[in-house]
Amino acid sequence: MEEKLPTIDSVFSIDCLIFGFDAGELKILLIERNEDPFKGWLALPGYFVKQNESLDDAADRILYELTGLRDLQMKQFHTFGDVNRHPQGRVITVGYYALIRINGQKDLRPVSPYARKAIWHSVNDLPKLAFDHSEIFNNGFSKIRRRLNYQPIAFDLLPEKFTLTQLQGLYEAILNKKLDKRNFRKKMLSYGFLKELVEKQKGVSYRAAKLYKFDRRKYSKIFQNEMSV
Amino acid sequence: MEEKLPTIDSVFSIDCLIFGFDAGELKILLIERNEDPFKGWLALPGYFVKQNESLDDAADRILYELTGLRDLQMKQFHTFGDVNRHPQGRVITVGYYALIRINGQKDLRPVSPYARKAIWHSVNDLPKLAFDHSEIFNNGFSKIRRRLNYQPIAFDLLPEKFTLTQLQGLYEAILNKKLDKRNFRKKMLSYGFLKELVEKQKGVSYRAAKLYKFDRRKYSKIFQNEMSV
DNA sequence: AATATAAGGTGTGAAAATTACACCATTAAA
DNA sequence: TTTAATGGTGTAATTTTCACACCTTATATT
Repeated sequence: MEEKLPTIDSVFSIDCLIFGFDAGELKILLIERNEDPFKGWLALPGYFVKQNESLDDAADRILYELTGLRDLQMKQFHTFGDVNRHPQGRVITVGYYALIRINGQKDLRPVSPYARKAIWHSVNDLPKLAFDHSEIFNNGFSKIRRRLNYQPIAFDLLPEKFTLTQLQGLYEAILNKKLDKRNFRKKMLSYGFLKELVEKQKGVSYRAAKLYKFDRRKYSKIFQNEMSV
Repeated sequence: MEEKLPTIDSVFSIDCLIFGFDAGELKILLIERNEDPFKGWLALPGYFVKQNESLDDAADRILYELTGLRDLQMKQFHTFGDVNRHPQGRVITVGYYALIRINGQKDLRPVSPYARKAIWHSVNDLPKLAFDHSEIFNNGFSKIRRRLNYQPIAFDLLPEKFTLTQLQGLYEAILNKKLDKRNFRKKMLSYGFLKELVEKQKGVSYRAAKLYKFDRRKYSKIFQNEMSV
């Protein structure tokens, strides 16, 4: 455990909290580290920011290099700066998050050698992560949970066309509690930003449900009005 | 304008957004810079983080050195990392905020020579600030405005004992809109965390108002319950 | 003493939002 | 045809929000 590691001067890094939703479960994107420190451990995708790139650009690049995912429109949620949070020296890290559709992003292929592989892991039985990444996860997850109440972030996790039951299952997974079906539907539809499609669910062995789309244009109108009050 | 300044390697800094409330106006704490770049400009109190101090510790130290204020319990709100935000090199800055009582903190005395003086300035007619500090201000102010709706941050700005009219004036100053007196009082009192005092306002030339205290213990109870749902 | 000034303090009814709650309908598979 | 699984729907009670106006009290002024 007391190996000699090179020390580094003060630098900053990015760590990414990428949420996905699959089979009724909320998942988080992790990498298996391929270099010391914490070689072999699971960690959030994260790495150092380069001298001449903005934080936002760095977040995109780093996530791509470690997982193969691109263009996610991540947002910052907190910056972690304890003196000893990194064993090699002073590293301040900025936490970024995004919520995405897992399907269609199936091929997780680290481009850089720093990650051996990238995997989706349920948020419910996370092992201890490298560095202070468990703490970073908890901090980000609780912020997203709160944000769910006033921003339509859930739709980013679902396929473009989804049923109300899927949407409800997602809310329940994030909030970790049961919701009432009738009240949930009434409320969601009352917002007016869901577009009901003619199309129905296929391939299920029970009555097929209506499909809906999130209508970003309608949402913007509603949201803008709210903002200007 | 094209003076030669020393360049610096990548470092991080803290900038502080300190709000106060006085004479019915919301104010922000600014310093007049005493060194290049932006010598003579108004700026948020901010400086570089040392190698061996946490971000939170750095925020406390820096604010003290530049303004003489201490022990404010600031909280982080955003990190700014554009490549060219600082003319001397790559500087990532973490924004911290606090809301405080102006009275009793009257003596603003910069300890470090980097600030010529520190002043309270109304948030309403801010001049252009040094660096990207205007942007940092806007970002932080809008977050605090939103936070006002679900956290009792306003009480930190008032004297320990205050009247409901003062409290309402503060909400109106932060939200920048008029509120209905009866509804405001009803709602505030319904929360149950205001303690009505026997004492009344003094030295006013009209009917003296009842004084209230914010009861942090009662608030914690209520807040904890909400959290655990 | 009377009056003016300035803010303190209070209640009600309408509308909207939230909550609790149970059963029949539809589809595909067995 | 039966079973299993989910889809889909309404109402009444409660709580919250919102709009709205007048009398009271303390001091300063004449």
